[in-house]
Amino acid sequence: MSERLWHLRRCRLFERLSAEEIARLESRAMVRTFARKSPIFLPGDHARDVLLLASGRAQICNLTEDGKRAILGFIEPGELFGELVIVGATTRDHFAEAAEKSTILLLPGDEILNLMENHTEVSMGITRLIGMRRQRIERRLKNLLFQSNRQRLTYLLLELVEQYGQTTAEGILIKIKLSHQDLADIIGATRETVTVVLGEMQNEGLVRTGRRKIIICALDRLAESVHEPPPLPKSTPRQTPQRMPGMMS
Amino acid sequence: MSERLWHLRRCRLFERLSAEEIARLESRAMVRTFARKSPIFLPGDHARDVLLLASGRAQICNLTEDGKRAILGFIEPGELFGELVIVGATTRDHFAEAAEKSTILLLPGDEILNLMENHTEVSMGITRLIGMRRQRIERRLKNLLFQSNRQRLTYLLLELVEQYGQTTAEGILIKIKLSHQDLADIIGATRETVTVVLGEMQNEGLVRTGRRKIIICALDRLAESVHEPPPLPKSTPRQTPQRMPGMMS
DNA sequence: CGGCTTGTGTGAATCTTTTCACAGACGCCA
DNA sequence: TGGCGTCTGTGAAAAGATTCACACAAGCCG
Repeated sequence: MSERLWHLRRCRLFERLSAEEIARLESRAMVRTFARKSPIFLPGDHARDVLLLASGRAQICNLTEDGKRAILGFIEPGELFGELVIVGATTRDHFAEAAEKSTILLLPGDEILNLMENHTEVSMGITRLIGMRRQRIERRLKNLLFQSNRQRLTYLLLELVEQYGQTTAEGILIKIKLSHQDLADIIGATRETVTVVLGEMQNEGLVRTGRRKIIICALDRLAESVHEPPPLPKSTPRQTPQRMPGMMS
Repeated sequence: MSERLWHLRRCRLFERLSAEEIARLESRAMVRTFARKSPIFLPGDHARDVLLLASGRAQICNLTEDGKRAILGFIEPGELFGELVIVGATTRDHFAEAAEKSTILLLPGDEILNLMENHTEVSMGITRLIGMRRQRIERRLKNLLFQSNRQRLTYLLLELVEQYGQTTAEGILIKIKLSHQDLADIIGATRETVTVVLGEMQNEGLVRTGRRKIIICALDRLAESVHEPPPLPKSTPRQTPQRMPGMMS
């Protein structure tokens, strides 16, 4: 079985396609691999394909005129991105880069559109994807407006717990390596500020940090400090009752 | 003809429904009117309906714990909002309020879902709606991260020109009444800061301002100052040719 | 018309954040 | 194992925003 087909089959969105439909999609798909830190697409690029991350990790960023980088989100294996071509975006808004060595499937947008016309569940899946990401980005926006850097960082940590948190003996480990610079790029602050705020939090016993490592020791107190109910680590129990083995480990 | 039906017919999204489909939708729709400044829904409310603004204007806001208000966007007549129930949101994230006396149609989410299953164009229309709003919010996020208040305000003005700009003898008039406080609530700044920045811009001949009125005098220079190409005023040509008399003198 | 509410203009004091300039520490890999 | 690039920690000075406290102007409505 071709590599392309294998990756397509792993994507829940396409699981109910007929054999010939998936064959057709496969025949029009392309696989590409990207080294760590290499660009996947650039703002202004002509956009025709929807991308499916097969392995690795990708980041969606924005580059400001003066060379700063704002991280808008991460893409994990099995996730689609660049999906806004479906709603008519003909050019990329963002900068996508491989955070690690990644392999990616390029799926022609028109093909996806076809599938959407014939398969309600594909259509709804895509819509839901776009909608969920919108919710996430709206939440982020609200957590940045009017908030101090300390608060922003707190919200970010809570969000990371939800997405990447893993409960361990020492507390909740955030299973994604992020430097202070990365954190700063997400909340729109400077690296130094992140360093001192994390330091404060550490002194207060809220977190423990190491080189590109964060452990939340007191989730409840952290959440309280911004009047939020503490998120469930490793939550977002995907609404599907049965779980695909091996997806999103 | 019932008021409900009349409003539904005006909405492009539904124009290709059959007579009985639209009758059915109508029979399950409700009309409500809201006074200026009254809440349409609150964060945490149980969400079941998609809303269609028939007339007036609505704002989507976020209230912070300490009582501040962040404006996420405006809804104009003919636009749907609260549409995220379609992707499974069972509770409202935001606070929606009538910026002016408004009348609104409540459309049950399950009904819309039904239509989406049977009508590709409804499905795609909704998806596109959600996607366009996501693009807008992402653009906003990037224009806020790392930017000074002056830059944020500049981006906001450019955005307003695009959405509400009308070319006049004196320059480009922004056809929506916003106080300095409103502007501040959009960019996440204080009222005073907005006042002084607008004052500076006025001194530099970029804009002229009056009470809840803004005219852009030098769009090109304004756009240059943040390295953006100037937007076309009065773009997104509203598909409704007829306008209610007496609105927004 | 007079009184009231809402919106705008301004300045001084204060707080937060950035900027800049280093120092040391950790890890990877040759 | 040593070396070097990436990360993290820190402090002083400067820039940028907020806060607070008013003054005044413009519309609205009785």
